Amino acid sequence: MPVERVRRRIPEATVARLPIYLRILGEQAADEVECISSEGLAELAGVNAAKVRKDLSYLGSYGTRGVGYEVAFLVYQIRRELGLTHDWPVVIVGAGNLGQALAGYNGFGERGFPVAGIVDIEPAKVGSVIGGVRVRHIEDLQQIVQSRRVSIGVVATPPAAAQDAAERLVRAGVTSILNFAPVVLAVPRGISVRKVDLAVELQILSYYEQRRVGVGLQAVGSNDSTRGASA
Amino acid sequence: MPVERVRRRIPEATVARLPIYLRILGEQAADEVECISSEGLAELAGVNAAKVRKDLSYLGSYGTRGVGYEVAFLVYQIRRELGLTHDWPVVIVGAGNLGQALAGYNGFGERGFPVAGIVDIEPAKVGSVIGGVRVRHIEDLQQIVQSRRVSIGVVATPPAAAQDAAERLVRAGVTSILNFAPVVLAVPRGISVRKVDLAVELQILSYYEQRRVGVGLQAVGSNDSTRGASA
DNA sequence: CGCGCTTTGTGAACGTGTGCACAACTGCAT
DNA sequence: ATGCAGTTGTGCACACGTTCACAAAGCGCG
Repeated sequence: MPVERVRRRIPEATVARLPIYLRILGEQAADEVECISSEGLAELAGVNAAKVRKDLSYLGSYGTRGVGYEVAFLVYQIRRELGLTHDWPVVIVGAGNLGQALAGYNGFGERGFPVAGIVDIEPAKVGSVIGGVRVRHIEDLQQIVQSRRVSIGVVATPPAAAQDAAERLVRAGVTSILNFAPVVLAVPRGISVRKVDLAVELQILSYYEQRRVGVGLQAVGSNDSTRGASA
Repeated sequence: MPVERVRRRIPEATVARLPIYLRILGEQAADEVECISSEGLAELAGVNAAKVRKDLSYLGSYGTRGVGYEVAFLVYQIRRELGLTHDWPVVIVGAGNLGQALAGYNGFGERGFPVAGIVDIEPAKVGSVIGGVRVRHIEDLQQIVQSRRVSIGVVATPPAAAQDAAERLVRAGVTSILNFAPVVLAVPRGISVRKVDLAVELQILSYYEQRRVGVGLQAVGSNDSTRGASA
């Protein structure tokens, strides 16, 4: 019988940092660095060394005391844990400004998230080719999701259309959504949603910028990325 | 003499939610809703009602027991607290795919963050007009920042150029940076940095997507936006 | 005017995340 | 072999964030 692997639950905060470690380790590997200490990785990631060790300990005891972590092995383990051993095709809803930029951004495909399709509700936008992908009508969404086995959808529509886009994605079979529209999406239980809201980011900066006046410089936390995926 | 307002420190997690409340309250005001309960606001924001009350209590006791919060007044108070009583012009570094999309996105200006300028290091890109703003050479950065009193910079360069872009922004006098490049920026103490990394977001979704298989659906936290601005 | 309904504001308990400090362990030099 | 310098893995204490639960307080009606 197969060894039933007990899936350790990894804290959300750690999950959010693993991709950072992964990118840095990839760069180190490209520079032919074979081994790295928690201290070294911490410096490059801009975090505390103890945090790095604790984060990595959730994956298992993959370091060597007195030496550090083998870069290539760690890359493999993190990729496995994040589910990056295979590609995750994504579908983009909304071929406006942002949707086009996303589709044209090669970084997606390079990092394992090829754009399986981009759709828009506006017939005028259908047919043009962005980043090698032809814009199709939103009615084709289901067909794209099912034929290409897409489980991640990107909402890049105007705010008013975002909820509808999300519902269409869910109906088509998508189970994770990355939402760029400044809207709180209502989704069924079990669907993961992460939000990227540029205006919110700027407003947060504004808060600290405003406080700066007359208060002097203060530390205001580190640059982690702790944001839950709702379900 | 002026009443010396003691600046209460607002928790980071709350600061990250205030912009959400603000947007929802604005929508409610547009719908001519005059009063809203913590329950109602919580539902629209997708959070717990107690959290809404605690968050708002950091601003002061602006609710009326038995009634709720006056929408217009709350909008005013949140805007004041976030420093949104005046515009914050931003400068974008990098006129590539993303930089152009950002410059062309009207949402920035509408929400109080007009694009004061966009610069690129590539002379070939200089001169074209995006979203009504002419692309200028990066050498003009300091002049733009100082003449337009810019304190927020946006890094939209390729990863290899991001650290240089950040250093130029800091030298030019910018004190807050919104970084879209997949790089950990090193900045002097006192400079706030927030990062938006699309690949990281997708990788986090990938993690939960992968876990989904065979484990069944599970709740994995709410969709808050707790990410510190480093200093 | 007082009573009951509603909703706020917050103390307290709980849960999550962080960072220190150190024992356990590795590898190397002698 | 033995010792030493280096680094991991983790127990523990503390800080931060969330949620519950309820007293305090406003509102409207009879």
